[in-house]
Amino acid sequence: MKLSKRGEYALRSLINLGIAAKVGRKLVRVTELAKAEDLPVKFLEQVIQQLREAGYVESTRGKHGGYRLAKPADQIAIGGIVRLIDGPLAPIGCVSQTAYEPCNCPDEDHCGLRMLMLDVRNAIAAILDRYTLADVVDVTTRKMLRDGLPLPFSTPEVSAPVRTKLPAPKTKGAITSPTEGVIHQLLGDYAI
Amino acid sequence: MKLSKRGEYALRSLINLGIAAKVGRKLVRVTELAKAEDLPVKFLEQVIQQLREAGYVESTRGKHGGYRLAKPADQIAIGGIVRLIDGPLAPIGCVSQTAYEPCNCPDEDHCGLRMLMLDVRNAIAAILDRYTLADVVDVTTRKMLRDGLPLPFSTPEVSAPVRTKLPAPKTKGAITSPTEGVIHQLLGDYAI
DNA sequence: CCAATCCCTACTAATTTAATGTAGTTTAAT
DNA sequence: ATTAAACTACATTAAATTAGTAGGGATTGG
Repeated sequence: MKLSKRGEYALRSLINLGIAAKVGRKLVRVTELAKAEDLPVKFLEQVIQQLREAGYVESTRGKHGGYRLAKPADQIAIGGIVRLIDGPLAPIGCVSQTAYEPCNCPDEDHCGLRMLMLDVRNAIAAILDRYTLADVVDVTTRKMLRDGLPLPFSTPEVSAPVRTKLPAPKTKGAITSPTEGVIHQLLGDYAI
Repeated sequence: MKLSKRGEYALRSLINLGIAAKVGRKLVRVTELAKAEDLPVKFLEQVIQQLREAGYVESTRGKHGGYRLAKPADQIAIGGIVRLIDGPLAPIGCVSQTAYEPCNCPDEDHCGLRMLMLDVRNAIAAILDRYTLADVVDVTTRKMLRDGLPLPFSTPEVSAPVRTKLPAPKTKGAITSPTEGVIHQLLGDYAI
């Protein structure tokens, strides 16, 4: 049930790029992304390259180059990222919705393991396919601002500490109930 | 987010041992377990050995020996089996309840990835720690009986086709809501 | 030009996975 | 007691995956 380091690094970097976008930062260098989370630079380059090929990020080359999100963070579902890097969410191929593979059990329709793992798969997908990068970025920045911490990737020479706007309740249409998790609660609780 | 073959084989075998117990079968040989799901015998032996060391199954050695569950199926939580074979349920060490490990992120309290993965971890655990082997066995045998299929590991020479009793609604106390999954629905629906 | 930066390919060391192989030990049945 | 079926233990291995490292090449700004 594990997320690989590649997957972890990809998500951390995209979250940071999301924060950067929110803060008005145009481009972020790989070395900055690596430093922010203490990741091996050359390895991270590969991961981000993969994200670029998949259309999650765009790059500007040459001096003063760097990366940015290729689309708005609220159009990037977490599930897609995880699937790209780590493969299907399903614990077992015969319950995958995006990469089904038959298992070697004699009768899938009467396989208890399959039914159980289908539940697990759906529980995971209910979270990762519902939440977007914007949700995770929101929760992160909100918590940091509450605790008086500076947001990373701010460009102090460009503008004031950037009061990220925290606008009208962005409850994009009453979430149906992602099992009432931490993220869900924090997104709902504007007094945090 | 994957279940290893070891884990899969362990679960398949335990489910089969649960069916065997229900059907009145005293012992099941490894070769039978392997044949039932078409698994490599010698590899399965190792897996079952691990289950024995952990107290999930007991063995009788020698001629006419074999394996049986070491305790009632309703006292075996699926989560424990998965943890034994495949390690923590959590996708990332810093959200594991049973095997916490700090991650290398600069500040766990403000880590969006961590909050997200905590939700995922809890969603998985809500299923795997709530359901027992008995639940999975129940669902499996019920479906098979409904479709007129014979239960495996019946001992035809001992008794009649064994009408497994399907007793009083075994709703061991109104399940709180494991996300309304397949298993949950099938356990609730006695007309299946 | 030159330095910073992204881009690309290859390589590798360690670990995990999924077995297979060989050689026992134990026990029930004859 | 013998024997055969079954479990037990330990060693080995081949392939895949993981988590990097290394070394440039291409592109752009100054």
